[in-house]
Amino acid sequence: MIETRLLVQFIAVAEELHFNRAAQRLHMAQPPLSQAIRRLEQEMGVSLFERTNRSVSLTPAGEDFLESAREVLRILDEGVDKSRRVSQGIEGHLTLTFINITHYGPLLRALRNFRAAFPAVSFTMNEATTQEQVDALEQGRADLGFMRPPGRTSPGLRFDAILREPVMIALPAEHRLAGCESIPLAALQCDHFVSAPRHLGQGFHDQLVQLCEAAGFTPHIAQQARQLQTLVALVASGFGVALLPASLAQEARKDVIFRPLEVDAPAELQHVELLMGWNEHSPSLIRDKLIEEIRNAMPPGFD
Amino acid sequence: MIETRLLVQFIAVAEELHFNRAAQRLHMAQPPLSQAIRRLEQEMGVSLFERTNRSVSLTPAGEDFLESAREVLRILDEGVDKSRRVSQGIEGHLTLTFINITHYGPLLRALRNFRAAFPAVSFTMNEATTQEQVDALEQGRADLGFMRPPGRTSPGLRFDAILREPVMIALPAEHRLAGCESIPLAALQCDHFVSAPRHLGQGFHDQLVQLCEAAGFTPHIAQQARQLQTLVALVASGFGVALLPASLAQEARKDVIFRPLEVDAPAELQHVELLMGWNEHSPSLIRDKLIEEIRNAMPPGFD
DNA sequence: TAAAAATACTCCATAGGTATTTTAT
DNA sequence: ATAAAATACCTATGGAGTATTTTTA
Repeated sequence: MIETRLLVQFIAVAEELHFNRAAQRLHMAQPPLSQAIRRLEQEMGVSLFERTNRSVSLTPAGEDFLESAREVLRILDEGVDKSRRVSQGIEGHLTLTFINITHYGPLLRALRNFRAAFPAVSFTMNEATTQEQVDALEQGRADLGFMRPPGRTSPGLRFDAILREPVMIALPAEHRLAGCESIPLAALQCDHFVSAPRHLGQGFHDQLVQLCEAAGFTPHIAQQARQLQTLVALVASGFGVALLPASLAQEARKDVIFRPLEVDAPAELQHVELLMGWNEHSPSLIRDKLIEEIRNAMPPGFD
Repeated sequence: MIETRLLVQFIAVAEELHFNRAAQRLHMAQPPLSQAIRRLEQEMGVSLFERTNRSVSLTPAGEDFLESAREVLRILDEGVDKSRRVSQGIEGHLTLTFINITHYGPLLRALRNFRAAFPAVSFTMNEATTQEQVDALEQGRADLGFMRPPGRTSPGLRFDAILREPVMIALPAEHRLAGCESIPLAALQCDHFVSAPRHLGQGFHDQLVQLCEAAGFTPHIAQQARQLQTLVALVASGFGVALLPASLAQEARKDVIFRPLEVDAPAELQHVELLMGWNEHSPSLIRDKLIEEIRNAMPPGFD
């Protein structure tokens, strides 16, 4: 393999066309420079210079290699500089993953601020389930994920709550209790429920079961669906009722109504959180800066 | 300056994410590899790997530099390969210069053949006077030039005649001798002549003077012009008569007629040559191959 | 306790220096 | 005779090896 030192020496001789001057420029003596160029030519198997004892000139192959050598050093320099900027958090790339939650203002505001502050940082955004995000963070395929509380996690993953919203009851518009301001959960003990499948590990299923048990009954799960939006659609179609995060009420549709929940259960069971998660074993300065930006954008009471 | 050896070592560790395996792959021991990576990190001022004693992973800056390192080695390899091909005459570039002579078949044929045989060789073609071409060849700005016999030349330049054409007399259509099949030069001793300026060194001027002296008179130069086409125009406008290469008669215009010359002078004085010239101090395999191709395309009698 | 990287030291290969010769102008 | 590159030989830096220690999972 040709060392960069040889390239620097070659460029000096090619530019000076004079071994003595080139050696001066390189702060070295002429004989070792002659030897170095000879080594280079031998290793390449190419005659780079046409030498008489009175003058030095580049062969066409040397002329050609001069461009390559300059290019190599240029790319190396730029690569080192860029790597430095990345290590300083000035430049870089972040892969973010999201569950399908689109309307959360403080998060979007934080992202906008971050882009303004770090214009040289690029983003990849992927939608994914909570469990997919946990896997991606573990395997280093993602830098920061926005998800529901994960069932199983792994050491090294860190989470911060960035949104806490109440669980509400979603009813078909024609439901017998649709007229009530708020609904005692016990009143639904004979209703069918729709829910997320347990193996998706979003915790929603468990939370539903625990809330119903606090209300004194075991829910009858009529149908499961992976996407929360799909659950809303199932409620609309009359498959049953559902317990869902309040934010889904914002996508107002006339055939589904959301009502507050009345149940004697711990506050944390009656709320659902949006978390941001990352892998502290994958150090990333810019990711940490983005986390900081998001924390600053949060309403008071989140930390 | 970061040596390529360090890049190779860095890439090995980055790919294996394991100092021992990387060292095996590099056929070296683990401790010097650890030291080398540490040196690299120090020189760059960047932490490239996140090490625990149990695992190694790339930092974002390391991830980024991995791409640069691969790119550097790739360009270096390609550069060496390309330079080898250039030295073997498979690939390359030729800068050709021409005087304004467009209608010479064998030359164009040779160029076509050459392009077919060496498709990886690119060309730059520049029109230039004979003297400009001589300068360009001396300074290495051109590889091969097609020109008239130069006045002053320089050591290292080599020339080969590729075309020999008779000198003819160009007369305005209304000239008193326009009716003659051929014209004794002595008959023009009272006419005005137009000619190329002597300092352009194309030898034309000297040739004109010598021919006239062979015919027993000294020509009266009425007007000089740099371009032979301009001389034809001057003849057409009645500024005088001219001695010109026969090939100019091909650009037939009705207001100028060309007539053979009758004079008792050596044959070489009565002909003008097209030469190809090159600098033998600038070695170029592909140029030599093109010269060979052109010689092969010449009609018999040129060598 | 075991696996893996870091540390400490030793050694030698080779890049570079000095003195000299060769060569072409 | 001189300028410039090549050759010969020497020196010493630093890259690589071996033995050992440290660390943490």
